[in-house]
Amino acid sequence: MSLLRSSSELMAKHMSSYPPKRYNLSWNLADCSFDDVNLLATLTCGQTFRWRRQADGAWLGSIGIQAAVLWQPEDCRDHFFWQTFPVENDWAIIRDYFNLGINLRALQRGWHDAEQLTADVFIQHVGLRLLQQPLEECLYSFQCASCNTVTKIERSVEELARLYGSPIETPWGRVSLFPATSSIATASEEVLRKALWGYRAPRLIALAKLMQEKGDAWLQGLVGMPYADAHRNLTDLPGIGPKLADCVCLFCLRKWEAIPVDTHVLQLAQRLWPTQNEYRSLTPRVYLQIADSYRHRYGVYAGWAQQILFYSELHRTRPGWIPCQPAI
DNA sequence: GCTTAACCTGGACGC
DNA sequence: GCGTCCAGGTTAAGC
Repeated sequence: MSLLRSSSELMAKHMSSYPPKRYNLSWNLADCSFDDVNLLATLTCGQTFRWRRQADGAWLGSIGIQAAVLWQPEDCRDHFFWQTFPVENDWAIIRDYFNLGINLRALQRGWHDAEQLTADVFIQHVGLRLLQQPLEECLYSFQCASCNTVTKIERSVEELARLYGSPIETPWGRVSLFPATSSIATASEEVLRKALWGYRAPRLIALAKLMQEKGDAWLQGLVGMPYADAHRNLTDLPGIGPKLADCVCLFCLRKWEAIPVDTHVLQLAQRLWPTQNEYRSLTPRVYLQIADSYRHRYGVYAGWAQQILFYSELHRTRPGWIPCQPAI
């Protein structure tokens, strides 16, 4: 259970680690004493691409039609500070975005008991939470992930927002909201190709045009569907395969059993559980077997566990890797 | 049902 | 400085 607090008493409690001052900005405090939140791990684990850490440690980004700034003291996992723009103090958007109703500590105790091999990973990356992202942003952003690197995905998505998104002013500077479907549908393929989207540019525009035809209700309808139905509807879209469909299911549709199987997740499963077959390539059958191996071990919230393991694997295979470079 | 090639491009790496 | 390889996938053709 996480609580919104803004009382002077709580502020005073945390004065030793008070966030940076900016003009007349008034911070709010999210006190999560009963659970864990790790902003660094949560915002850089590969589930979202547009949060940037500023020189003073504040995270600047957007959630839907709001810009937001977040700040958390070093090595602190029980509270963070936040503010939203242009509508200030929008607690609901922060609470929902971080899924603060999910008791992560309880989940981690369950995973610890279920699979001793990975118990240390969950302790090491405590507080990595899955986000509930806006549907359109998640759907279009992950179209860029095909045969790409995390660094380039971040730059590509940022360019898309800068070119076609609405700007919001904050004390840290301008933040571009993620573009609406209508803006992407009418975007220039040539411009997008130069904005690092390459051969993915026509796919992105085609998908946006199709989503315009289907209407907002179609996408929102996925929220109420069971995981299998939502996944099947998504893979029927052009340019959306099983992996991207699972990303959308997990990162914005709250289908916690979804397991996006990529090369890292495949290698991790083969290393952790060597009894698994030595797969040569990620065929649909192998994809399902690997995903089921995670679901079998970690249960209905397997997607949360998988993302923490994925984050750990990124750090293991890329020592010194620093995602989300600070803005200059 | 599996394998393979094509699709872009920037960064890492070896020389 | 230059060449080569690789990266969070999807799709279609060939077997």
